[in-house]
Amino acid sequence: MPHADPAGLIAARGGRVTRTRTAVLAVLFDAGRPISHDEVGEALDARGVSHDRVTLYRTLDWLVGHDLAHKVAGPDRAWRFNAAREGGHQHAHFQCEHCGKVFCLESLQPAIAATLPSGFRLGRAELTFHGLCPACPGAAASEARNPVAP
Amino acid sequence: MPHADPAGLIAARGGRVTRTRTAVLAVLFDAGRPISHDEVGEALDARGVSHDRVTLYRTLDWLVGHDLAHKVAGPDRAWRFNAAREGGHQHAHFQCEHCGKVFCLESLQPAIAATLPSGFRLGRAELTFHGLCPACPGAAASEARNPVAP
DNA sequence: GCGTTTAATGCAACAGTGTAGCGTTAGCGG
DNA sequence: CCGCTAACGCTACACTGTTGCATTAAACGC
Repeated sequence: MPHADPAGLIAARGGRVTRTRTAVLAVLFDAGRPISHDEVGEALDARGVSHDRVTLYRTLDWLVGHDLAHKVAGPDRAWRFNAAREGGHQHAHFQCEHCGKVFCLESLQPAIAATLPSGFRLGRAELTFHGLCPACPGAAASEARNPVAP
Repeated sequence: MPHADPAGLIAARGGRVTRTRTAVLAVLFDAGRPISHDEVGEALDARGVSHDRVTLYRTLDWLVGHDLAHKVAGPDRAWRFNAAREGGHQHAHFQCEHCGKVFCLESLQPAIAATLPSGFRLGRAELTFHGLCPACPGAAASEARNPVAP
């Protein structure tokens, strides 16, 4: 089975199985990476599913609130959403500085041997890499400025 | 010497030394942590420095463009700015989920033994922790949900 | 299948963050 | 002091995300 069925997951959370919800969740599953509200809208258009901007926000929030999706801050001031995976959200992200897309790096299990200063209580760690994705041009100019970090 | 002098740094970059620029840079130095555009504005008010909203954006962008400040995405969809330190930006951040403040964890030198998939070209890595800062109440509820990440 | 309940939708209007255009001001060099 | 132009500050705008409310339709009982 490629992906869990959206309708079943939604029903299992006690929510009504609506056209928008199932379509949005299916879009998130298919995307496989965090996508913006706008990209979800385009994908819905492509599938011929009508959608209101506000309803889309509410649908995405509902999915997040019911642990079916995650919400991550993007490079521009827009949220990105991706389908939740069982076993938490333990992977790093890669943000392309050229096209703005965000990729999940599932394979990456960085050894973060970090000890927080006293007083800070850790909820969750987020590791994000910035650079250029395989699909984007070399753009030596923007690359030369920051040789490499840690 | 507590902090480098803003006017000198600005002049060294070939920029005009104006009231707003020096004041903004001084504010960033004093803050010691990434602060929002709005917080900068309040600090300017407190110092009796008049400021226009747009000018503030442009000033901050100028500072970022001339390596005098860094720009990091905040939990809400607003940028945070902090004064640049020599030797790059090699530290992690901590975002409080309660008060929204962002702290720099200078002492933290996480061992990120990460190997990116082929095709991805790394520019810079960003490690952010989310949780509760020392100043915020325990709020056991919001803490219990996510035991700990990586 | 039909009606009832109410969650979910869709519309309109709004709030906050960030940007573009442009005339005016003031920093710097002569 | 004068001129040039970077920087300012004002207006207007674009985009992301939110709130309120009337309408629609999913689930449930009959």
